[in-house]
Amino acid sequence: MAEKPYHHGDLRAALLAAAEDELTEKGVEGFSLRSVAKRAGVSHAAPAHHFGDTGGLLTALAAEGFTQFQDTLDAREVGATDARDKAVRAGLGYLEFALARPALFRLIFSSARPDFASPDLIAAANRAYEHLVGLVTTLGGGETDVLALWATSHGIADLSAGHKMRTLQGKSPAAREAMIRDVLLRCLPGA
Amino acid sequence: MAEKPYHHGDLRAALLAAAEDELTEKGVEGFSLRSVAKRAGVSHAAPAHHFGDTGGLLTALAAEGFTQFQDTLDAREVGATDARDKAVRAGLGYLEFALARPALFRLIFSSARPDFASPDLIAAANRAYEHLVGLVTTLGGGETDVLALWATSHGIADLSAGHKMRTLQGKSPAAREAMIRDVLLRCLPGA
DNA sequence: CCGTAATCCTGACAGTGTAAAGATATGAGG
DNA sequence: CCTCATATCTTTACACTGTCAGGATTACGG
Repeated sequence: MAEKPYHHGDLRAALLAAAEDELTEKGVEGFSLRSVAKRAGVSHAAPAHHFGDTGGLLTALAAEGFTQFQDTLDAREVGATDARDKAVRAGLGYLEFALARPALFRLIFSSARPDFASPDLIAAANRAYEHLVGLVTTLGGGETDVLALWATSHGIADLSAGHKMRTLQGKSPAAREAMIRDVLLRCLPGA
Repeated sequence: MAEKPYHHGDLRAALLAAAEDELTEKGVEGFSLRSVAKRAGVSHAAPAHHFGDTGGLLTALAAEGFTQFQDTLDAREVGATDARDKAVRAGLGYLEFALARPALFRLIFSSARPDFASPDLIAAANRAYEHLVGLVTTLGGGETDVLALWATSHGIADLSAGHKMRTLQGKSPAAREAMIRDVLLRCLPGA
Protein backbone atom coordinates (compact mmCIF):
# COMPACT_ATOMS: atom_id res chain seq x y z
CA MET A 1 0.00 0.00 0.00
CA ALA A 2 2.09 2.79 -1.37
CA GLU A 3 5.33 1.98 0.37
CA LYS A 4 7.45 4.96 -0.42
CA PRO A 5 9.00 4.51 -3.82
CA TYR A 6 12.63 5.42 -4.13
CA HIS A 7 11.83 8.01 -6.75
CA HIS A 8 9.33 10.65 -5.83
CA GLY A 9 7.78 11.33 -9.20
CA ASP A 10 7.62 15.10 -9.12
CA LEU A 11 9.93 16.05 -6.33
CA ARG A 12 10.79 19.40 -7.80
CA ALA A 13 7.22 20.64 -7.56
CA ALA A 14 6.76 19.03 -4.15
CA LEU A 15 9.86 20.78 -2.88
CA LEU A 16 8.65 24.12 -4.17
CA ALA A 17 5.34 23.67 -2.40
CA ALA A 18 7.06 22.58 0.80
CA ALA A 19 9.42 25.53 0.50
CA GLU A 20 6.53 27.93 0.28
CA ASP A 21 5.01 26.44 3.42
CA GLU A 22 8.33 26.67 5.19
CA LEU A 23 8.68 30.26 4.09
CA THR A 24 5.27 31.33 5.37
CA GLU A 25 5.85 29.63 8.71
CA LYS A 26 9.48 30.49 9.43
CA GLY A 27 10.00 33.55 7.26
CA VAL A 28 12.97 34.19 5.02
CA GLU A 29 15.37 34.45 7.95
CA GLY A 30 14.22 31.20 9.55
CA PHE A 31 14.10 29.24 6.31
CA SER A 32 15.75 25.83 6.56
CA LEU A 33 16.57 23.59 3.63
CA ARG A 34 16.61 20.45 5.76
CA SER A 35 13.21 21.36 7.11
CA VAL A 36 11.89 21.70 3.59
CA ALA A 37 13.22 18.26 2.73
CA LYS A 38 11.53 16.86 5.83
CA ARG A 39 8.22 18.42 4.77
CA ALA A 40 8.50 16.72 1.41
CA GLY A 41 9.33 13.42 3.14
CA VAL A 42 12.70 13.13 1.54
CA SER A 43 16.32 13.12 2.63
CA HIS A 44 18.01 16.40 3.44
CA ALA A 45 20.32 16.23 0.45
CA ALA A 46 17.60 15.51 -2.07
CA PRO A 47 16.89 19.17 -2.95
CA ALA A 48 20.49 19.66 -4.05
CA HIS A 49 20.02 17.74 -7.27
CA HIS A 50 17.05 19.86 -8.34
CA PHE A 51 18.05 23.29 -7.10
CA GLY A 52 21.75 23.14 -6.37
CA ASP A 53 21.84 24.89 -3.02
CA THR A 54 19.45 26.83 -0.81
CA GLY A 55 19.87 29.92 -2.91
CA GLY A 56 18.76 28.00 -5.96
CA LEU A 57 15.58 26.85 -4.26
CA LEU A 58 14.82 30.35 -3.02
CA THR A 59 15.53 31.71 -6.48
CA ALA A 60 13.01 29.36 -8.05
CA LEU A 61 10.55 30.19 -5.32
CA ALA A 62 11.06 33.91 -5.89
CA ALA A 63 10.44 33.55 -9.62
CA GLU A 64 7.24 31.65 -8.93
CA GLY A 65 6.27 34.19 -6.31
CA PHE A 66 6.82 37.05 -8.68
CA THR A 67 4.32 35.72 -11.14
CA GLN A 68 1.85 35.12 -8.31
CA PHE A 69 2.48 38.71 -7.34
CA GLN A 70 1.66 39.96 -10.80
CA ASP A 71 -1.36 37.68 -11.00
CA THR A 72 -2.73 39.28 -7.84
CA LEU A 73 -2.39 42.70 -9.40
CA ASP A 74 -4.03 41.55 -12.61
CA ALA A 75 -6.95 40.08 -10.73
CA ARG A 76 -7.50 43.37 -8.94
CA GLU A 77 -7.45 45.36 -12.15
CA VAL A 78 -10.35 43.58 -13.79
CA GLY A 79 -13.54 45.59 -13.42
CA ALA A 80 -11.76 48.91 -13.32
CA THR A 81 -13.89 51.83 -14.44
CA ASP A 82 -11.11 53.61 -16.31
CA ALA A 83 -7.36 53.70 -16.74
CA ARG A 84 -6.82 55.72 -13.59
CA ASP A 85 -8.87 53.32 -11.51
CA LYS A 86 -6.90 50.51 -13.05
CA ALA A 87 -3.63 51.97 -11.86
CA VAL A 88 -5.03 52.56 -8.39
CA ARG A 89 -6.31 48.99 -8.24
CA ALA A 90 -2.85 47.77 -9.15
CA GLY A 91 -1.53 49.57 -6.12
CA LEU A 92 -4.22 48.00 -3.95
CA GLY A 93 -3.27 44.60 -5.35
CA TYR A 94 0.33 45.33 -4.44
CA LEU A 95 -0.76 45.78 -0.85
CA GLU A 96 -3.09 42.79 -0.95
CA PHE A 97 -0.25 40.50 -1.97
CA ALA A 98 2.08 41.89 0.67
CA LEU A 99 -0.48 41.28 3.40
CA ALA A 100 -1.55 37.86 2.15
CA ARG A 101 1.98 36.49 1.66
CA PRO A 102 4.35 38.70 3.61
CA ALA A 103 7.17 36.18 3.62
CA LEU A 104 7.04 35.71 -0.14
CA PHE A 105 6.86 39.47 -0.52
CA ARG A 106 10.00 39.87 1.57
CA LEU A 107 11.77 37.16 -0.37
CA ILE A 108 11.12 38.99 -3.60
CA PHE A 109 11.80 42.55 -2.57
CA SER A 110 13.87 42.56 0.61
CA SER A 111 16.12 39.53 0.61
CA ALA A 112 19.64 38.93 -0.63
CA ARG A 113 19.29 35.17 -0.74
CA PRO A 114 17.71 34.62 -4.18
CA ASP A 115 19.96 35.07 -7.18
CA PHE A 116 18.45 38.09 -8.88
CA ALA A 117 20.69 37.52 -11.89
CA SER A 118 18.76 34.36 -12.69
CA PRO A 119 17.08 34.59 -16.11
CA ASP A 120 13.82 33.13 -14.84
CA LEU A 121 13.66 35.58 -11.98
CA ILE A 122 14.60 38.49 -14.22
CA ALA A 123 11.88 37.51 -16.67
CA ALA A 124 9.24 37.32 -13.95
CA ALA A 125 10.32 40.66 -12.51
CA ASN A 126 10.39 42.33 -15.91
CA ARG A 127 6.87 41.20 -16.62
CA ALA A 128 5.66 43.03 -13.53
CA TYR A 129 7.68 46.11 -14.28
CA GLU A 130 6.59 46.32 -17.90
CA HIS A 131 3.00 46.00 -16.82
CA LEU A 132 3.45 48.90 -14.44
CA VAL A 133 5.00 51.00 -17.16
CA GLY A 134 2.05 50.18 -19.40
CA LEU A 135 -0.41 51.34 -16.78
CA VAL A 136 1.30 54.70 -16.44
CA THR A 137 2.01 55.35 -20.11
CA THR A 138 -1.63 54.71 -20.89
CA LEU A 139 -2.35 57.68 -18.68
CA GLY A 140 0.19 59.74 -20.59
CA GLY A 141 2.75 59.61 -17.83
CA GLY A 142 6.53 59.41 -18.04
CA GLU A 143 9.18 57.66 -16.02
CA THR A 144 8.75 60.11 -13.17
CA ASP A 145 5.15 58.98 -12.86
CA VAL A 146 6.23 55.36 -12.98
CA LEU A 147 8.63 56.04 -10.15
CA ALA A 148 5.92 57.79 -8.14
CA LEU A 149 3.32 55.05 -8.47
CA TRP A 150 5.77 52.23 -7.90
CA ALA A 151 7.50 53.79 -4.92
CA THR A 152 4.26 54.73 -3.20
CA SER A 153 2.63 51.37 -3.82
CA HIS A 154 5.72 49.58 -2.62
CA GLY A 155 6.12 51.79 0.42
CA ILE A 156 2.57 51.17 1.58
CA ALA A 157 2.87 47.45 0.95
CA ASP A 158 6.28 46.99 2.56
CA LEU A 159 5.50 49.04 5.65
CA SER A 160 2.16 47.28 6.04
CA ALA A 161 3.70 43.83 5.67
CA GLY A 162 6.14 44.69 8.44
CA HIS A 163 3.39 46.09 10.67
CA LYS A 164 5.10 49.44 10.77
CA MET A 165 2.06 51.53 9.82
CA ARG A 166 -0.19 51.74 12.82
CA THR A 167 -2.22 54.41 11.07
CA LEU A 168 -3.58 51.97 8.55
CA GLN A 169 -4.02 49.12 11.01
CA GLY A 170 -6.43 51.17 13.12
CA LYS A 171 -8.78 52.06 10.30
CA SER A 172 -11.65 50.01 8.97
CA PRO A 173 -11.04 48.26 5.64
CA ALA A 174 -13.23 50.76 3.80
CA ALA A 175 -11.57 53.81 5.33
CA ARG A 176 -8.19 52.22 4.74
CA GLU A 177 -8.86 51.67 1.07
CA ALA A 178 -10.21 55.18 0.63
CA MET A 179 -7.10 56.62 2.22
CA ILE A 180 -4.80 54.59 0.02
CA ARG A 181 -6.76 55.47 -3.10
CA ASP A 182 -6.29 59.10 -2.22
CA VAL A 183 -2.56 58.68 -1.84
CA LEU A 184 -2.15 56.66 -5.00
CA LEU A 185 -4.12 59.15 -7.07
CA ARG A 186 -1.52 61.81 -6.25
CA CYS A 187 1.07 59.73 -8.05
CA LEU A 188 -0.77 59.55 -11.33
CA PRO A 189 -0.05 62.11 -14.07
CA GLY A 190 -2.33 65.16 -14.21
CA ALA A 191 -3.34 65.05 -10.58
CA MET B 1 52.46 45.31 27.17
CA ALA B 2 48.74 45.07 27.15
CA GLU B 3 48.34 41.33 27.46
CA LYS B 4 44.66 40.87 26.99
CA PRO B 5 42.95 41.54 30.27
CA TYR B 6 40.30 39.09 31.28
CA HIS B 7 37.72 41.86 31.40
CA HIS B 8 37.32 43.89 28.29
CA GLY B 9 36.37 47.20 29.81
CA ASP B 10 33.55 48.18 27.49
CA LEU B 11 32.64 45.00 25.73
CA ARG B 12 29.06 46.00 25.18
CA ALA B 13 30.04 48.95 22.99
CA ALA B 14 32.75 46.92 21.27
CA LEU B 15 30.25 44.20 20.44
CA LEU B 16 27.81 46.72 19.02
CA ALA B 17 30.52 48.15 16.80
CA ALA B 18 31.62 44.69 15.71
CA ALA B 19 28.00 43.76 15.06
CA GLU B 20 27.55 46.73 12.79
CA ASP B 21 30.63 45.71 10.80
CA GLU B 22 29.37 42.17 10.58
CA LEU B 23 26.01 43.45 9.42
CA THR B 24 27.40 45.61 6.64
CA GLU B 25 29.62 42.79 5.40
CA LYS B 26 27.31 39.79 5.70
CA GLY B 27 23.90 41.42 5.69
CA VAL B 28 21.05 40.56 8.03
CA GLU B 29 20.65 37.08 6.61
CA GLY B 30 24.33 36.22 6.92
CA PHE B 31 24.77 37.70 10.37
CA SER B 32 26.66 35.41 12.76
CA LEU B 33 26.93 35.92 16.50
CA ARG B 34 30.11 33.89 16.77
CA SER B 35 31.66 35.96 14.02
CA VAL B 36 30.80 39.12 15.92
CA ALA B 37 32.48 37.73 19.02
CA LYS B 38 35.55 36.89 16.96
CA ARG B 39 35.67 40.45 15.62
CA ALA B 40 35.63 41.79 19.16
CA GLY B 41 38.39 39.34 20.12
CA VAL B 42 36.28 37.58 22.68
CA SER B 43 34.83 34.13 23.21
CA HIS B 44 31.73 33.07 21.36
CA ALA B 45 29.58 33.02 24.48
CA ALA B 46 30.63 36.44 25.73
CA PRO B 47 27.83 38.38 23.99
CA ALA B 48 25.19 36.37 25.82
CA HIS B 49 25.77 38.12 29.11
CA HIS B 50 25.26 41.57 27.59
CA PHE B 51 22.54 40.92 25.06
CA GLY B 52 21.00 37.59 25.96
CA ASP B 53 20.81 36.02 22.52
CA THR B 54 21.33 37.06 18.93
CA GLY B 55 17.95 38.74 18.82
CA GLY B 56 18.93 40.89 21.75
CA LEU B 57 22.07 42.08 20.03
CA LEU B 58 20.19 42.83 16.83
CA THR B 59 17.53 44.64 18.81
CA ALA B 60 20.11 46.90 20.43
CA LEU B 61 21.73 47.43 17.04
CA ALA B 62 18.37 48.30 15.51
CA ALA B 63 17.64 50.86 18.22
CA GLU B 64 21.03 52.45 17.66
CA GLY B 65 20.52 52.31 13.92
CA PHE B 66 17.15 53.99 14.19
CA THR B 67 18.62 57.03 15.87
CA GLN B 68 21.38 57.14 13.25
CA PHE B 69 18.61 57.01 10.68
CA GLN B 70 16.83 59.96 12.21
CA ASP B 71 20.11 61.84 12.60
CA THR B 72 20.72 61.46 8.87
CA LEU B 73 17.33 62.98 8.16
CA ASP B 74 17.92 65.82 10.59
CA ALA B 75 21.27 66.60 9.02
CA ARG B 76 19.66 66.85 5.62
CA GLU B 77 16.94 69.16 6.82
CA VAL B 78 19.25 71.94 8.01
CA GLY B 79 19.49 74.70 5.46
CA ALA B 80 16.01 74.11 4.10
CA THR B 81 14.46 77.13 2.48
CA ASP B 82 10.97 76.52 3.79
CA ALA B 83 8.79 73.88 5.38
CA ARG B 84 8.06 72.18 2.09
CA ASP B 85 11.73 71.92 1.24
CA LYS B 86 12.34 70.59 4.71
CA ALA B 87 9.92 67.72 4.15
CA VAL B 88 11.44 66.95 0.77
CA ARG B 89 14.92 66.94 2.27
CA ALA B 90 13.73 64.49 4.88
CA GLY B 91 12.74 62.15 2.07
CA LEU B 92 16.13 62.57 0.45
CA GLY B 93 17.78 61.81 3.78
CA TYR B 94 15.65 58.67 3.98
CA LEU B 95 17.15 57.54 0.70
CA GLU B 96 20.64 58.65 1.67
CA PHE B 97 20.57 56.45 4.75
CA ALA B 98 19.22 53.48 2.86
CA LEU B 99 22.01 53.72 0.29
CA ALA B 100 24.77 54.41 2.80
CA ARG B 101 23.80 51.62 5.22
CA PRO B 102 21.56 49.20 3.36
CA ALA B 103 22.05 46.37 5.83
CA LEU B 104 21.13 48.53 8.79
CA PHE B 105 18.18 49.83 6.83
CA ARG B 106 16.98 46.30 6.21
CA LEU B 107 17.46 45.37 9.84
CA ILE B 108 15.23 48.23 10.90
CA PHE B 109 12.48 47.99 8.33
CA SER B 110 12.54 44.55 6.74
CA SER B 111 13.70 42.03 9.32
CA ALA B 112 11.89 39.89 11.85
CA ARG B 113 14.95 39.25 13.99
CA PRO B 114 14.98 42.33 16.23
CA ASP B 115 12.37 42.46 18.98
CA PHE B 116 10.22 45.38 17.93
CA ALA B 117 8.42 45.25 21.27
CA SER B 118 11.60 46.40 22.98
CA PRO B 119 11.06 49.76 24.74
CA ASP B 120 14.35 51.17 23.48
CA LEU B 121 13.56 50.25 19.92
CA ILE B 122 10.02 51.57 20.22
CA ALA B 123 11.30 54.85 21.58
CA ALA B 124 13.81 55.26 18.77
CA ALA B 125 11.17 54.42 16.17
CA ASN B 126 8.62 56.76 17.71
CA ARG B 127 11.07 59.62 17.61
CA ALA B 128 11.40 59.21 13.87
CA TYR B 129 7.68 58.88 13.35
CA GLU B 130 6.81 61.87 15.51
CA HIS B 131 9.31 63.95 13.61
CA LEU B 132 7.68 62.96 10.35
CA VAL B 133 4.27 63.88 11.68
CA GLY B 134 5.67 67.24 12.74
CA LEU B 135 6.97 67.93 9.26
CA VAL B 136 3.60 67.26 7.69
CA THR B 137 1.41 69.00 10.25
CA THR B 138 3.55 72.12 9.89
CA LEU B 139 2.39 72.14 6.30
CA GLY B 140 -1.21 71.83 7.43
CA GLY B 141 -1.45 68.20 6.39
CA GLY B 142 -3.35 65.35 8.00
CA GLU B 143 -2.67 61.68 8.48
CA THR B 144 -3.31 60.98 4.83
CA ASP B 145 -0.46 63.29 3.95
CA VAL B 146 1.74 61.60 6.53
CA LEU B 147 0.98 58.29 4.92
CA ALA B 148 1.76 59.65 1.47
CA LEU B 149 5.11 61.16 2.36
CA TRP B 150 6.23 58.22 4.45
CA ALA B 151 5.18 55.55 1.99
CA THR B 152 6.76 57.30 -0.97
CA SER B 153 10.00 58.06 0.85
CA HIS B 154 10.19 54.53 2.12
CA GLY B 155 9.37 53.02 -1.24
CA ILE B 156 12.10 54.95 -3.01
CA ALA B 157 14.61 54.12 -0.29
CA ASP B 158 13.76 50.44 0.02
CA LEU B 159 13.69 49.77 -3.71
CA SER B 160 16.93 51.66 -4.18
CA ALA B 161 18.66 49.84 -1.35
CA GLY B 162 17.71 46.56 -3.01
CA HIS B 163 18.86 47.75 -6.43
CA LYS B 164 15.41 47.24 -7.84
CA MET B 165 15.05 50.67 -9.44
CA ARG B 166 17.14 50.72 -12.56
CA THR B 167 15.50 53.98 -13.57
CA LEU B 168 17.20 55.88 -10.77
CA GLN B 169 20.52 54.08 -11.11
CA GLY B 170 20.93 55.21 -14.68
CA LYS B 171 20.46 58.91 -14.00
CA SER B 172 23.07 61.38 -12.86
CA PRO B 173 22.92 62.38 -9.19
CA ALA B 174 21.46 65.76 -10.06
CA ALA B 175 18.78 64.37 -12.35
CA ARG B 176 18.04 61.70 -9.79
CA GLU B 177 17.51 64.20 -7.01
CA ALA B 178 15.33 66.40 -9.20
CA MET B 179 13.17 63.44 -10.10
CA ILE B 180 12.76 62.42 -6.47
CA ARG B 181 11.98 65.98 -5.42
CA ASP B 182 9.23 66.02 -7.99
CA VAL B 183 7.75 62.80 -6.70
CA LEU B 184 7.96 63.80 -3.05
CA LEU B 185 6.32 67.16 -3.70
CA ARG B 186 3.21 65.36 -4.90
CA CYS B 187 2.82 63.87 -1.45
CA LEU B 188 2.75 67.16 0.40
CA PRO B 189 -0.57 68.83 1.18
CA GLY B 190 -1.82 71.42 -1.28
CA ALA B 191 0.07 70.08 -4.26
C1' DC C 1 40.96 41.74 53.47
C1' DC C 2 37.18 38.83 52.12
C1' DG C 3 33.43 37.17 49.70
C1' DT C 4 29.88 38.18 46.48
C1' DA C 5 28.64 39.46 42.06
C1' DA C 6 29.77 40.57 37.48
C1' DT C 7 32.29 39.26 33.65
C1' DC C 8 34.33 36.10 30.46
C1' DC C 9 35.83 31.31 28.92
C1' DT C 10 35.48 26.29 27.93
C1' DG C 11 32.85 22.46 26.65
C1' DA C 12 28.87 20.39 24.97
C1' DC C 13 24.66 19.69 22.20
C1' DA C 14 21.34 19.91 18.51
C1' DG C 15 20.66 21.95 14.20
C1' DT C 16 22.28 23.99 9.72
C1' DG C 17 24.25 23.89 4.61
C1' DT C 18 26.99 21.43 1.50
C1' DA C 19 30.06 18.05 -0.54
C1' DA C 20 31.32 13.06 -1.59
C1' DA C 21 30.17 8.58 -2.21
C1' DG C 22 26.93 4.81 -2.22
C1' DA C 23 22.14 2.87 -3.36
C1' DT C 24 18.18 2.49 -6.39
C1' DA C 25 15.21 3.12 -10.17
C1' DT C 26 14.48 4.80 -15.05
C1' DG C 27 14.88 4.41 -19.79
C1' DA C 28 17.36 3.97 -24.16
C1' DG C 29 20.05 0.76 -27.22
C1' DG C 30 21.11 -3.68 -28.48
C1' DC D 1 14.15 -9.15 -22.85
C1' DC D 2 18.55 -7.75 -21.21
C1' DT D 3 22.13 -4.38 -20.17
C1' DC D 4 23.97 -0.42 -18.64
C1' DA D 5 24.49 4.52 -18.51
C1' DT D 6 22.08 8.08 -16.25
C1' DA D 7 19.03 10.44 -13.26
C1' DT D 8 17.39 10.38 -8.81
C1' DC D 9 17.66 9.78 -3.93
C1' DT D 10 20.19 8.30 0.52
C1' DT D 11 23.93 7.98 3.65
C1' DT D 12 27.85 9.77 5.66
C1' DA D 13 30.84 13.35 6.92
C1' DC D 14 32.50 18.03 8.01
C1' DA D 15 32.56 22.74 9.33
C1' DC D 16 29.75 26.11 11.14
C1' DT D 17 25.87 28.11 13.85
C1' DG D 18 23.12 29.52 18.38
C1' DT D 19 22.46 28.43 23.02
C1' DC D 20 23.03 26.29 27.46
C1' DA D 21 25.71 24.67 31.72
C1' DG D 22 29.53 25.01 34.43
C1' DG D 23 34.14 26.75 35.57
C1' DA D 24 37.68 30.52 35.67
C1' DT D 25 38.89 35.26 36.55
C1' DT D 26 38.33 39.87 37.99
C1' DA D 27 36.06 43.86 40.21
C1' DC D 28 33.89 45.84 44.05
C1' DG D 29 31.31 46.73 48.39
C1' DG D 30 31.44 45.28 53.17
